[in-house]
Amino acid sequence: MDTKIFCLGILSFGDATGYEIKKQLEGPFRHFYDASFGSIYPALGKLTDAALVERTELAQDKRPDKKVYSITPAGKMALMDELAKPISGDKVKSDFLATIVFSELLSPAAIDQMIADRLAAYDSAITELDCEQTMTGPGAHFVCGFGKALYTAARDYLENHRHEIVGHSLLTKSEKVL
Amino acid sequence: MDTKIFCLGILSFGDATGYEIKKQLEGPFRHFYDASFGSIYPALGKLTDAALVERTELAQDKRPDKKVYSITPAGKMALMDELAKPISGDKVKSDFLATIVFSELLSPAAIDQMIADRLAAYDSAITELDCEQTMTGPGAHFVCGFGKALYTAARDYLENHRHEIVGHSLLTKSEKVL
DNA sequence: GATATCATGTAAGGGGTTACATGATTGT
DNA sequence: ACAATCATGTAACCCCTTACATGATATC
Repeated sequence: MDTKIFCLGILSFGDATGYEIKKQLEGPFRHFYDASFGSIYPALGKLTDAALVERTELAQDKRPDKKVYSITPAGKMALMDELAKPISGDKVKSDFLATIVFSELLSPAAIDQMIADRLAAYDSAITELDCEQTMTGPGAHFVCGFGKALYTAARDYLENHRHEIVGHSLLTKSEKVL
Repeated sequence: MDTKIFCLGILSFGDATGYEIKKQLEGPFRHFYDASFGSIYPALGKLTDAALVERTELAQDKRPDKKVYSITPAGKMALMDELAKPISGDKVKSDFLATIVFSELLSPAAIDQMIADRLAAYDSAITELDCEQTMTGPGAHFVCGFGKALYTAARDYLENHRHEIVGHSLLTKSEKVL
């Protein structure tokens, strides 16, 4: 699922500008999907060319024109077709876990710091996902709960198993590795 | 962390060929990091150019020459520098969660199928991560346990909350959406 | 006879990010 | 004064994936 489809999905909930779509991606959604202006605006352009969305320009006082996008019937069909396809597995890229695999090369202090940072990050993610907010639809509610459950599990695991990675630094055995 | 650093990390455990590095990525690691030959071989080329790894060519009978890479002291330093940097947050791209957000556009049958597929995927991931295998070092052991904990939490959440997303399909209310 | 394993690599193309360019308004 | 919010867009670049190209050996 690329930015085009994601925009189509957001627009299926109601009309929005590119700027507003980006804002939606800054809420809880950003934990499992992200996109920058550099991909959103071109995506909306292509969707317009393909007549999957329609653009209405609203002139504004002392601001650039607002371009409000609406999904077209053809766009809704394209979205439904896409959603019906078999779903590809999640793509995760975790520099944190990679760093842990190679953590023998880190000082115990650096490892402790990394773990502390992570625990704090999990806590703030959990707080952020506590969303009885203006979340669009039951799907969004489920997704927030899902995210919270995962971050909580991650937090717990890290707290209960941190001892496995601290105390294995090769740097404790000899100051100089090289 | 890109493929170059990841290769450097793998090579810090011992010499390996590009082919062997790829194989490591097919085990439990692939749940949080992935790379194809199309990125591994060029990465090894650049690392060699930068003298961060050394290449030894081994002629083989009736097989292409094997190219065994070893990390150099400079490579080890580059790796350590990289690992010491503040770690960027995980990047997750979940088509599954995105689909759930937009699941009102799916038929109840399609939603059920999606959930069943997911539960099966979680189960096989959990089995796969059950690794007292030849995992390199304590870090890898931690990471496997971490992955297992997350997939288990995901599985449990999905099973306990699936009712929240089934039964909201707009398609149950009217056959034709358009 | 087909598929998997071993083993390397390249080229085209895809999809994205970052940084830049512009500019008024509102809040600290 | 300075930063943030609103609002759009482009261009350069990055990194990766997919598919291709090659080819022997072993297994089903």
